[in-house]
Amino acid sequence: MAQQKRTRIQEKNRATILEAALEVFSNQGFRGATLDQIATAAGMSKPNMLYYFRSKEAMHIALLERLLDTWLDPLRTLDAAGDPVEEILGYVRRKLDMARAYPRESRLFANEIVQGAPRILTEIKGPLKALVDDKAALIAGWSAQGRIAALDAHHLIFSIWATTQHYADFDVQVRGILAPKGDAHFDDAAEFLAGFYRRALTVG
Amino acid sequence: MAQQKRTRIQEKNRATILEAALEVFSNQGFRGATLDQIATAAGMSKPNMLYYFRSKEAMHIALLERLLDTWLDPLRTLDAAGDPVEEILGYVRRKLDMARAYPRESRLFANEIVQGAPRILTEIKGPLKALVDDKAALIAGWSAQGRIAALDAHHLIFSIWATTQHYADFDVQVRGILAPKGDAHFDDAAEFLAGFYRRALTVG
Amino acid sequence: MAQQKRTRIQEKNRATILEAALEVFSNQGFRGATLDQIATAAGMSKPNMLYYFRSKEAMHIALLERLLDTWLDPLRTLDAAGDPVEEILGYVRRKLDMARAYPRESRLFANEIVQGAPRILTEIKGPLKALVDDKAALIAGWSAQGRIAALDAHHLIFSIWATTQHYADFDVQVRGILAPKGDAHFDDAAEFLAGFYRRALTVG
Amino acid sequence: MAQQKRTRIQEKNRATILEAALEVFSNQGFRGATLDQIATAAGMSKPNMLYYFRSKEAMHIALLERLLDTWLDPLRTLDAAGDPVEEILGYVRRKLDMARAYPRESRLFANEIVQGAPRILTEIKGPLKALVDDKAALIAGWSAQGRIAALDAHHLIFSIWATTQHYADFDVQVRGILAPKGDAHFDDAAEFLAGFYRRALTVG
DNA sequence: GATGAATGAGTCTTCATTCAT
DNA sequence: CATGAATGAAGACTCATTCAT
Repeated sequence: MAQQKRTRIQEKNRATILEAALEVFSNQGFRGATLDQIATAAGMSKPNMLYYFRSKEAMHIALLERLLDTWLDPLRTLDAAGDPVEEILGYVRRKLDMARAYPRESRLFANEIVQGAPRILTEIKGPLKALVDDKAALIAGWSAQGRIAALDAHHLIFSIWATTQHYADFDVQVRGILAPKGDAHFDDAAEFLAGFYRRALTVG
Repeated sequence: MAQQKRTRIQEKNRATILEAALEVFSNQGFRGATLDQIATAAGMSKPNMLYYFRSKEAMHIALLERLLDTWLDPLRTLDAAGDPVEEILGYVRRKLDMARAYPRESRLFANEIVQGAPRILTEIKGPLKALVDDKAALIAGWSAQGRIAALDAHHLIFSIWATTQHYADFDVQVRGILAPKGDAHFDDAAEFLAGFYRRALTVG
Repeated sequence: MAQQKRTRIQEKNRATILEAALEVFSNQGFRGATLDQIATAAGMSKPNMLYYFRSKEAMHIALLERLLDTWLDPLRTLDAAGDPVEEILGYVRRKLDMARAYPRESRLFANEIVQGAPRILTEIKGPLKALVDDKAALIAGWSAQGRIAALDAHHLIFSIWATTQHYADFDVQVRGILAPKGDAHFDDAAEFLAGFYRRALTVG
Repeated sequence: MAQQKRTRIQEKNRATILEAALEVFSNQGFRGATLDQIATAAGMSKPNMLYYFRSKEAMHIALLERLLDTWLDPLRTLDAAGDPVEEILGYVRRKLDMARAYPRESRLFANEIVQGAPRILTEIKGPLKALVDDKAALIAGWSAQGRIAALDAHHLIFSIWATTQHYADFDVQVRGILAPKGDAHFDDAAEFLAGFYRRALTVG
């Protein structure tokens, strides 16, 4: 992976393009997005954009690579030394915060997975699975020790992903139903999830 | 909107087309799908297909309309007269069964919502919201009566949608992480969700 | 090689396109030719043209396949039972006649070979080599029997190809040098080559 | 055309570029070649390359001009004072030697002529024709004097060009047919052509 | 009802060339 | 001299839709 040296202009332009691409890809999906839209959003000519990324797909891949790196950070910080319930609740909160702060990234990811993950299946089956298996083992240990309720650790993680990312991925639906409330629903969601997971995890 | 009478052959062909369109749209998204793919999947010529549906969008809309009708059935059956916890657990189960039986429908819906629901926002803000508000009121009542834990009914419903549809929408990710298990993960999920929601709902 | 059945219109349009493509490819080479030029020459819209041939390359390949089939006919008719010198002179004449009648085909072929034959190297190393080896063996036999001069049969065949196709491939040069003569130079060439090969072949 | 004085570094860079351009043009043709390929081959940036040659076409023209100058040298040395047959055989050999030593130049020329010689038609009709006419007159004189066989001198020259350049221009075809022989075929060709032309020229 | 044929409007990508430093 | 950055113009190919039968 010999990374070429890049000038400051290059770094800036690449960042501008990725920002624009994220905006468009996350809303339209890969096929729905056009280079014209991205170029306009980036304030750049199409050929110049392709000077920085050789193809539409190259942009998409760059986005996904950058994403996976940071997307899993909340899970990585799950600490074996902490209190089990608080650790998991903390993970839920961090994950929800990310959904709130980076909804476009979440939708980019969702778009990709829903359509079969053609570009990141390898990453999923490799590093992602490894990390999940690792943390699931930790949670399963807590469960076996009776420090949290008896449950399937993998499916617990899935549930956390599902319930938190839902607020980013299905945003329009959530807003449509909760209207005319504003962004406050994220705080309500945080409160709901906190109580919800606390009860579900705590040993009766 | 004068609904034309349709012959049996017409009904059959429309059904064949919608089946093919569902297959393609759910995998590729609206923009990613091509009429060629759908026509091939339907074993029909493109112009003939367009004789039954005037445009690509008409197919999509037909699919979404049909979908919303049935997609909410599990929620409708939530019974005010039943036992609150069992009613909600039953809803979770029925929703998961639907995700298992109709993953393409779920993904079609997910694709549409993730991309801003351009074609069904009206439905969401109208009939869907009405039904959800209605059932949320029922659940909120149970909660206020202390028959289930204190929680936000709307967000409870969101969580049920999220955790169950996740197994359809994020199927490849779930399989990638749980590999090499087969379809058994749906049973595991059912068990997990049952215990999970029971604990989360039951009043301490 | 399941050949699809084609309607009369298809056959006609395919022929029209190939005729136009031959004209353009033989003059500009593969890379130099544009679909616009070919479409214009064929009196057809570009997309409609691509309805008949999926790509620019498909046209080129179709031309080359058709070409190789007929291009070697003159060599095939070399008859073991005939008089050696007359047989070879007959071959020279037929080859020159082809260069005169089908200069575009000759140039198409020349363009391809000069640029490394990326699309027909397989054909050259296979069927073409087989035929040449076969006929070279026949000629070598005549040579060994003293019925024609002692010479290398393969190189004799090369010389015949070179001297005859030269009048098609290097046409502009030939005309530029012989100007202001008209097409008469083909007759002069025929006479020259006849005498030339007769002397070169006849056993002193 | 005021010829600018050039520094040593300029001369060297121009030479490097032309060498790279020759490599690329001779393999891909003018349209098929890209400045990127040439710049890469020359180990130089594209704009810097264009500093030395204002355009792609300028490189091509420079190559062709340089080429024509040397390409005809073998013909120029045809000596009226020598023995006719030996003079012509010597010319054949020198021409074949050039095809062997400079195949890229030969293919560059072939590419240009096959495609109608748009850039050097003038040269062909001018200096080239003049030289050929001159030498053809010499050969015609020998022929008229009975010192070589009766033949058309212009077409004799064409035949020599054709048979010798064939080994450069149609190299892949020759190798494909003679495989798996190596470069030895050039020696075989030399021997064949020597015997061939000697018999064809010698007066019975 | 059904289909072969046709096309206008894109859509990604390439490329020779110019600009700015 | 040298190069990173930028682009207008073109080019191959796609696709939803329409036409004609």
